Amino acid sequence: MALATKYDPSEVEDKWYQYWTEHKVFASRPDGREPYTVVIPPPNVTGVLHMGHVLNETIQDILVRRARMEGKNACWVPGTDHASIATEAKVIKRLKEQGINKSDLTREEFLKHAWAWTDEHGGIILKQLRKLGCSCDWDRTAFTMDETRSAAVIHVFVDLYKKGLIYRGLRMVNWDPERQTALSDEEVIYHDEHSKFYYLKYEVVEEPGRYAIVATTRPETIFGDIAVCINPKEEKNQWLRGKHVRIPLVGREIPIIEDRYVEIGFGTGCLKVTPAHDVNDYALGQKYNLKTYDIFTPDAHINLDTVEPEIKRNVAKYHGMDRFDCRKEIAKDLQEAGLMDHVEDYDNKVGYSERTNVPIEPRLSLQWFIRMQHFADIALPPVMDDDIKFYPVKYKNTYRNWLENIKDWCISRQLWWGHRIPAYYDADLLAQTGLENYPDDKIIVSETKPEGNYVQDEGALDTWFSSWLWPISLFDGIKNPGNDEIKYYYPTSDLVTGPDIIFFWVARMIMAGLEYMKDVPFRNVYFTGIVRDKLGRKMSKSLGNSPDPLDLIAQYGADGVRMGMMMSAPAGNDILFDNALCEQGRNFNNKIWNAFRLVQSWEVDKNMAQPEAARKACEWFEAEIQRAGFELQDLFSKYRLNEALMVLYRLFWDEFSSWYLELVKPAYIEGKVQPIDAETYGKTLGFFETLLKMIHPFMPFITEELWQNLYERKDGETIVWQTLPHFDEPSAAQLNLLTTFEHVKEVVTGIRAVRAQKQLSPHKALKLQVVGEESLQSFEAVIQRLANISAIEVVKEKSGICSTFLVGTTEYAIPLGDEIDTEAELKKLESDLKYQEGFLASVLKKLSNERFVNNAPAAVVEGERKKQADAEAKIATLREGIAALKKG
RNA sequence: GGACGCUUAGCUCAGCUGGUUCAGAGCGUCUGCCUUACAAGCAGAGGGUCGGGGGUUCGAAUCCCUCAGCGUCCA
Repeated sequence: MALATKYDPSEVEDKWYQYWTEHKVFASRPDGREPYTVVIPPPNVTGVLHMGHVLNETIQDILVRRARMEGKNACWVPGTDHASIATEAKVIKRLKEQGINKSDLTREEFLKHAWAWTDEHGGIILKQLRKLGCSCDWDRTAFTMDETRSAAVIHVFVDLYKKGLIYRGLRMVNWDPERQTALSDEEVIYHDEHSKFYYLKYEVVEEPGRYAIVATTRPETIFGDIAVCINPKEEKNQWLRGKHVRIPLVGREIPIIEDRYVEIGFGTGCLKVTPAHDVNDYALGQKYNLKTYDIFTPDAHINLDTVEPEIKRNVAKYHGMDRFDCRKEIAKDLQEAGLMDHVEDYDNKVGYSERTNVPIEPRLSLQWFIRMQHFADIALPPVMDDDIKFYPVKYKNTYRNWLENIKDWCISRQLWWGHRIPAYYDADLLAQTGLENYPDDKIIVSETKPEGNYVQDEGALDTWFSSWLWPISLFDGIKNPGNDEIKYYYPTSDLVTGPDIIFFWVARMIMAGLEYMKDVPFRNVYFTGIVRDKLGRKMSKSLGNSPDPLDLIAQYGADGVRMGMMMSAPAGNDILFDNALCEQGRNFNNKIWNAFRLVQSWEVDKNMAQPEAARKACEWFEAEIQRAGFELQDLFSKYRLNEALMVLYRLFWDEFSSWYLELVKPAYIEGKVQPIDAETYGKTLGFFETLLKMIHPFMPFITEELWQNLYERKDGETIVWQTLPHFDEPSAAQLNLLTTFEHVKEVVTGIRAVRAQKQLSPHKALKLQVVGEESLQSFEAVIQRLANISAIEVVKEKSGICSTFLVGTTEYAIPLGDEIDTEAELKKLESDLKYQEGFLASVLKKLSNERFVNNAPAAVVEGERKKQADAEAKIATLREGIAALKKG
């Protein structure tokens, strides 16, 4: 068949993915083989494929395909995550577009809309993964809110509650005023911000006309002030001890309290205390038993219904104002009332909601928490002891640091989309006490709704509370412990994820694994870097610097994109993505394609004897594959996938295409391609097949296409199921052969360089003289074939005017007669000589140093002596050459 | 403020326990080639003294100290 000179992935990739799907080649069932399990970090149902996914999923696919080809029972389980906050936001937005407010709907009505949205969008990203070539067992596709996963979540909540590891409590939490829900500490992102320090004047009640100056970044919270705190050791504020001050504008009289917490020398030393709106103030409030005024609504507008009626009258104009509008207004009013001492610029950190990107409001609220100390205790040792290995290893530190400073995990969210908390309250009792005062011992926590008049807790669970069970719940190991699947697939092998979710997810999976399976959830964690653009900027929608992966795939093919992504992606390092990398991937595909075109064009002559050059080539390339295969095993064991890819790139391009194929390629004589002998042809197909198998995990599509065409294949056969041979370390004889061949290449390169310098056509056959002894005798055929040399002769002295070069200490000469440019040749030799003399001098300097000779290991000294001898030999040769040229 | 990491060719990165597999790779650059597998290609070439300074050592990109710059995580 005539094949196009350019490889077109679009014709190939969809065809083979469909074939794989039809034949269910990625399906896995427990059997007698060694399992290799990977669970996908479930992408959000709201998500569409972005470059981060491409990186992450490509790495997983490479690992999974490689394991499968090593004969393991590879199982990659796909799925998605319900992403409570993000999904709820999307659904609310869509409803709004339809003119519906969430508040107009019942919980049940809202959930119907949410499921509809999920059914519509939830599968998009999984379809896109197929485009990338991901070899997931699609029959296992799971969702964090499907039946099995939900049952596991509810079961675990009940179980932990019964173990006393889950409790309900009124705490200062991170409140997202946009979505109006609590968040965990991990969902808050801190940004540096240029803000202002406002210096407010609090008049001292006992000394009218004198003021305590209080510095704050949040003047809008003065309605909730309940005290001003000074450090008892701070001299300048001694005069305030035991006195009272009046909150400016507000008028409430509040006491001066004293606590060492206030940092001496920072600001004015007077700290306003607003226990309902600041974590540290809350602690002070607890310590001194202070009253709290919660002056914000859930959406962070000023609410003065909670303060004293007479105070409210004073400041009624602020009621209902947005927190930031109020800040401006208060600042202005203070200024006008002469109660603002001054304002300074100030840089501080402000917490933002990870999901909605609005500033977090610390808020006192009743939530459910997990006692984390227990989990930290069980989850630390396996990582420290390397039962779980992190790549790169530096994340062990990060992990330890977090676990050693663990705080309780707020798991309840004021959302509807998610797993509803299985806590039930007696309706009558609840009506009497209200939620906050409802007695804990009357709460029923149960997997099923209790009989009678009970109402269920309104909250939903943090999405990560379901994700942390993922490696277990995917195999139904929570509700159905000890089943065949969980016994076979757990613990999983490798987890591939970003370091940004090391706490959110990785650490918590380890906790859940140890709690429920008494074993770690995975053996290795590969942390990817962040995909940035080539200028090092994070890819973001607002910058518009993130290419759409599907466009890239259309342009370069999935194989090309995968390779582009993997070219520069050492574990944990950020990757600076550039389309040029995909282009390189595409070019590599094209190279493989054309090598195939060459090989399949050959005609075999069964009676033809194998030429010597081809015989040598086969012997050498076999060793070359062995070396690369062995190296690959080592690199995979260290998760150095980009280096593994580079090994393959060079193996195929440089060694196989540029050297091997050029060597065995039949000659072209008088307008006709000559046939190839059967021996060489068979070997070449075998090499090609091995190379395809080695490359397959990185570039699944083209390798399948060519593997299918290399030999006759039956329907249902696939490269996916082929096993890679295990490569032993190359033998001494092979290493020796490889080294020798490198010398051969140097000779060939030397001859080609002479051609290039002298502008000699590659078609013009040249003679080669070896001066002195020939150490590459058995490779003469190879050299002749590759460098178009008509004859090689070993001579005592080279004849006449030659162009010469050195390989090792052997001099090679190409007699050129009058074609030589003596001047240029002299110049080259003289510069070589200068270099060698300098080198020799440095070696001699070392050797004349007694301390070196006495202290360095014998082998090193011996090495230096060898260098000396070699350099001297080369210098002698060069000098002769120069003399000969000058004479001629 | 605390912890960790990074700084090697124009770019992206390898260089483990200090000594020719120690200065490497890929890309890019330059020169010549449309040589019937491939111009998405072939052949050849140039390019860094390893962030600055100091120290240990016979010997340092590699170990130690220090300064500078960058980055990440935590407060």
